[in-house]
Amino acid sequence: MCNNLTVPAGSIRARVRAEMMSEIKAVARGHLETDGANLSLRAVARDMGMVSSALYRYFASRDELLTALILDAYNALGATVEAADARVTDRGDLRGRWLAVARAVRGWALAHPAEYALLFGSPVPGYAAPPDTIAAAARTSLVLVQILADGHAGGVIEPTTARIGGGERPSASRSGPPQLGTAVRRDLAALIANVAPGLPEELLLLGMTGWLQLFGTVSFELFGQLNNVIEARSEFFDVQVTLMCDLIGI
Amino acid sequence: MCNNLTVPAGSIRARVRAEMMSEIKAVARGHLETDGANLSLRAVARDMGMVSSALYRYFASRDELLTALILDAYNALGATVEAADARVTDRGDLRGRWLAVARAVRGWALAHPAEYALLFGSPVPGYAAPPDTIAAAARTSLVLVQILADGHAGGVIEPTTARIGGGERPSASRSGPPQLGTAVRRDLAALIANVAPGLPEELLLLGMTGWLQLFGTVSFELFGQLNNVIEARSEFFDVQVTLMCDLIGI
DNA sequence: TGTACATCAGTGAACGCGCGTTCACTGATGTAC
DNA sequence: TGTACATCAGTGAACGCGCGTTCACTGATGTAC
Repeated sequence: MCNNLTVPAGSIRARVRAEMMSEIKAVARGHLETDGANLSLRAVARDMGMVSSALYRYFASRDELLTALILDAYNALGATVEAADARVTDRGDLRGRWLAVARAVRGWALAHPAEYALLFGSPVPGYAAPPDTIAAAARTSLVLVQILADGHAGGVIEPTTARIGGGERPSASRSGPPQLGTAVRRDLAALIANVAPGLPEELLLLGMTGWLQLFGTVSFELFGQLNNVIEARSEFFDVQVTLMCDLIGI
Repeated sequence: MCNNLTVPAGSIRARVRAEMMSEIKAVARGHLETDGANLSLRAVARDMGMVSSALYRYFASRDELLTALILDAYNALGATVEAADARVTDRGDLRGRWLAVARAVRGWALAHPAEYALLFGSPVPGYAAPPDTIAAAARTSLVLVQILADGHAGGVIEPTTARIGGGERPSASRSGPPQLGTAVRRDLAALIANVAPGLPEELLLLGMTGWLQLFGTVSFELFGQLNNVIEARSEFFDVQVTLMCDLIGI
């Protein structure tokens, strides 16, 4: 870590230093768009009119710069999503909030495709994200969970096992509500305890379905899986998200 | 294209040539696991005990080799999925078939993570997949659609707009069933015509939800988004897929 | 307030390595008469 | 069946370029007395 050598916090040098790091990251973000995760330190240095070794004053290695970019990206997405949710004044309008959040995710992804790919695309070979990123990565998911938690607290949504796996239709392998194994129940219990105490297991599972579908849709659009399949991307996205709200029951 | 110079088909030379191309691709697949999409022709050549320029007898460029790998991967996944579906003897067991297909997708992805990332991960910078890959890419989706089409033909599933967007719960922004825009309806109509004539629009949309959730789940697992969230991956996957079957109504 | 000193930012050269692609070439293998 | 010829597979050198990282260094900026 080169972030703070022995520069006194708040000093002029510290401010200049912070601005430099921001500029380096901004230039690096630009290169992400063209080069993907094969970020070249030398190219960044060239664009800044510096010699490549000068970057080592600010980042100890290429991986450290990558980590900073990932952290920033998670936080940028998280902040965008949080703001979109907060902008819905009727807090009881769960569907409106879910839709706003989903659109915010897609909007940010379309505006920053390379950063989205860095977060949600193929892992960078030989790179392992440090644990620092966990909290930042969770921000978006937390907003989604909070919508469900608010609905549950307000008594608006109450998924019953009857609603899921109900037996109105014949199906050979159907045998009542899904049986949850103990291992996955432990995972869910830990999540609930950390994130939304009191949230019913079934509701969390349903929310995760929406979470998986949301990012699955955005990733498929950005990564080209919708080519030659769906052209009306915005409309399709809204339809899918709305449909998911129906399925969740909000 | 170097695939067929003027070598007579069926000749010994042609057979040796085909085996060589297979071996090159096999070695390249091995390198994908470590290097990701930054596939190095020279490294492949080294592993084969050849000089790098010799590879140009078989593939005109690095991109052409990548394309061959992508095509093979789509077909391998497609064949795996088709076989898994075919193995379900009770063709009316839609849920069993969907589950088998979903598990086949996940199983193949876990067994070939780098190839999965090549297909469904971040786009390779500067590489555009040629139209040859479209048909191969569609194989897996076709199997999923066929399950729904079979269910529809048998009268087992009939999604009504009443089931989706039903008004049993109060929600401020709910206003009846989702209104489909004309653009997305054109996309859906084209898909239905090409793939499953007679399939209701709503059912296709619901199937696509399952398709997006399925690949969203597999991608999140493989790309590390489930780290520190869900440890019981297999159980969680089955629960999610089963839940989706409930939501689709199979 | 002025001076001596420590700390910083940035330079330039170098190390050691990688890559895709082209090109003239040598033998070996197959084909046609 | 044997020979002349065309076609192939693979070689080795080269072109021109890229990369991350280290290291001794020069000035400039800030700090402490």
